[in-house]
Parts: sequence; C-alpha cells; structure tokens
Amino acid sequence: MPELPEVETTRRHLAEHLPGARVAAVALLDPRALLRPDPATFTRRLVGATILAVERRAKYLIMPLRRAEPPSLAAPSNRPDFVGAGLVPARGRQAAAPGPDSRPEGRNGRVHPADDYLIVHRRMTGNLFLRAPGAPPDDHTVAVLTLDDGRELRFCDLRRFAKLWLADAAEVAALDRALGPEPLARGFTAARLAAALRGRRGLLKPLLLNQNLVAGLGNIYVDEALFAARLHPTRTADTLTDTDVRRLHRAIRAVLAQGIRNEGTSFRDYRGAVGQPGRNQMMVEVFRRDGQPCPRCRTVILKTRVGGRGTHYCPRCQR
DNA sequence: CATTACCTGCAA
DNA sequence: TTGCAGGTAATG
Repeated sequence: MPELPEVETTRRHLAEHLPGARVAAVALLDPRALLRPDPATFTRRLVGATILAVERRAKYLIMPLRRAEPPSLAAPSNRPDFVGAGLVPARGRQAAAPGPDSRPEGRNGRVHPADDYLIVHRRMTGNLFLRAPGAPPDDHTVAVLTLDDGRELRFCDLRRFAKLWLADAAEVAALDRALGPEPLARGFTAARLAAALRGRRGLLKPLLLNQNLVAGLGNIYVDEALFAARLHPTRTADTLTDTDVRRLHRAIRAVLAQGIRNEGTSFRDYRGAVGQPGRNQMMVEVFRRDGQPCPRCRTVILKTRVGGRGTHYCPRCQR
C-alpha cells in the first residue's frame, strides 16, 4: 500500500496539474469506496467545484475545494472573499520557504481554507491516476472525477479497502489532531520521538506502525527504518537508550526521504499519478529480502511475524 | 495487547 | 487450496 513517500509522490504530481481544475462530472462505480456523504449529496457538492490545492497529511491526500457558485442571482454569499483570501498566502508560503520540509503538509492544524475537502485514503492497493481525455480505462476503477477540460482523476483500487469522502474544515482539523507528527517536518525532532515513545512498553514495530505516535510509516518503511537504526523489531520501547532514539529518529527520516527521492516503492500495486512505478524497491535493504545476505554483515535476513505483520530484519545487526 | 474483518488476486 | 499482501477500525 502507499505509505508516506508514495502518497507524497502522488501529491506532488497532482499538485502540479490539478489546482484550478473544475469538476464536471462524478462517476461512483463502486459505492463502497465512498465513506460519506451519500452518493447523491457527494455528487451534487462536487460537480462544479474547483480543486484549490492538493495536500497531504500522513497517508491522507486532502484536496480543498471551492464549491460551485450558486446559479441564482439572489442570495449573495454570506462569506465574501473567503476563498480568495486563502489562496494568496499559499503562493507567498512557497516563495518564502523553499526547503523540503516547508510544504504545508508538515504544519499540523494549517489547512487551506475551503468550502469542502475531498479526502482520499488508499489503504492497501488504492491508486490515483490523472489521465488525459480519452485515455484507455484503468483496471479496478472505483470512482472517476471528470474535469472540465476532459481529463479524468481516477480512483482505482484492486482490494477495495480504499476510501474517499468529503469533509469540512472541522473534520480536517480533528484528523490532523488525531495523527502523530509528520516525520519529515522540521518540528519532528529526536526529542519529539522520545516523547512519543515515553511510557510505552510495547514492541517497537507495532508502535511505529501506530499513526497516533508518528504518522506516515507503514510496513515497508518501518522494517527499513529499524534496520537502518540497527534496532530489533521486537525491542521494547522502554529499553531504548537516548542514542537508540536518536538513531531511530535519523533512520525514519532517512528512509522516508529516500523513498520520496525514488518516487515510492512498487513491489506490486503502487503506481504514481501517471501510472509509473517507483524505484525504491531497488534500494530496500531488508524488506522482502529474507533469505538474502544482509547488506551490512552478510548474515541471512529473516522474516517473522510481529504484531500480525510480516517483518524482515537482520538477526545480527539489529538488537 | 492480539485477533478479526474488510476485499481481491496471486504465489506457494 | 491455502496463505499472504504496502492499512486501519472494530472487536475480545
């Protein structure tokens, strides 16, 4: 499934090509993909809406929308210039802050002001494709937003766990509060990681998969981060020294940043917004490399089950 | 805390 | 045929 680097790779592509586009039509091919509201309301609110931006929080893609102008001449808006005021700082923010961690997704609580938010979570096998007018169909398509220029934003999902829904600003804020820190944001320090782990006695691997502690890691990048930090997946959080936490902090950021640089990890189903696979599967050190030698010490990599998830590690390097 | 459910497809 | 797959919410 897409983890933080895969969602971010998709976000970057969509953010280049979607803002300003208007939704001309909505096709919900599998209603199970829609969490809320009901299909009729969902369609009514989306048709005519303008996509203002494409943002990310953890593994969630968030598209702020400006609703269609009501066709009536009467009833002037009760919040004039609300959206226009929100768009200006977005440009200023980019110009002022070129660093990789300065994008808005790292700022808890800061969301683009808008009427509605289209939220997508891809779970295990969901993909978002932006296709040219008349492009051949994609397998497992569950929903399509046709844009006013004929392009299609397609939501495809083999296993049909993925969800999309419309939210308001309060719900986006609640989601943001419920999630742990963005691991690539400047504010995510070793001290912050230590604070998240403090008082916890669980196994390292399930803790790192818990999105409430640190948001965005999944099975691939947890295994890779634990290898890079030389920590055993069943180490218990309360046994970590300060040095261990600092190594883990560095490792988390390094494996995620590498994943983004390589445009994601595609073992099977992940594809980017134009259908392209990532390259990071060539770079992984332990994930699905059981039976092969550890790149650091040549000991054979093992695969076990930890917290119900397949877990890959080097029994010699990781303690 | 661990297990189950949600789904479909593929490899063992 | 069984078990497993990059996630998460809902159960004991």
